[in-house]
Amino acid sequence: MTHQRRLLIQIIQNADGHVDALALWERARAQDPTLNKVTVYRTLGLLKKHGLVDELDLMHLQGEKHYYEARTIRDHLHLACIKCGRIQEFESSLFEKLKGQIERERRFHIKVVRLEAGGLCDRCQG
Amino acid sequence: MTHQRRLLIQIIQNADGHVDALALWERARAQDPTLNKVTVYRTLGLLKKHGLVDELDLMHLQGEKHYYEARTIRDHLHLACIKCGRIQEFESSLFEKLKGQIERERRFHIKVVRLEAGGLCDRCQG
DNA sequence: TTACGTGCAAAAAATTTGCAGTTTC
DNA sequence: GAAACTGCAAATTTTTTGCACGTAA
Repeated sequence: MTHQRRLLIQIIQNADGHVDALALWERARAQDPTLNKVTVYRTLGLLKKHGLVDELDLMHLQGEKHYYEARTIRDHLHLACIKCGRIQEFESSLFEKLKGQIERERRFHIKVVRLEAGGLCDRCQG
Repeated sequence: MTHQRRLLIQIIQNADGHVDALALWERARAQDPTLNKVTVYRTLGLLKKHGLVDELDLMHLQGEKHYYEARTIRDHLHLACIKCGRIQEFESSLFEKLKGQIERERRFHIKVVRLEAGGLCDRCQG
């Protein structure tokens, strides 16, 4: 556990929204200007592998980058408005049931699940 | 509607699995060697925008590329085995219910949904 | 014919790799 | 002290852009 990792993890945990790799790098550099971009990618890879962060596309509303968030206890899904760009999160017991159904009917052991929807949010309709 | 587009659309429609942009290009070039990679990307962008194809990550099991599939009448979700790489598809009325719940409770008008899970398939457990 | 699509070349964006040196435990 | 981690530079992979020419309707 190096101080670089500690810093990156702390930033992801405390981030309110979703950060992409370069945004994470920017924020980390504010506190440790020597921290390298490569370290960001390597750390993200590690955290992903250990299930501590989840990776999202958020419908690629701006470019092909990925977004990251600290994993929460309960899975949630993401709604990306293609008009205003707002990202909403949504928790649902139906989602939990659906996961259960997959595990049972396919005998598939889920490690990561990612549900993203793109469309128009309530503010952007009509 | 150019013959390049017609060809690309036909390949995606008839593809059994999921193709990435370069695989699509390879297959297209077999029939039209002058067809350019850029045209593939541009056509995919168009088809995506019009909701004719869906874009997937499939857990980025091999690299950061995207995979594409022709949109079907009923949405389905994707299960990617992180051990053997097998991709399974799964349809569920719970999935449909969940989408309904999102549209109702958030007044979110869904245009695209993408549900991907990573984990261990039945063959790869134990 | 005219707006739209394509190819080509080049660039941009996102991510990975090799290696030598430096930390962590 | 050994194993693991980092920075640096350079490479790879994936996708986008500018522009002149060509083609479908």
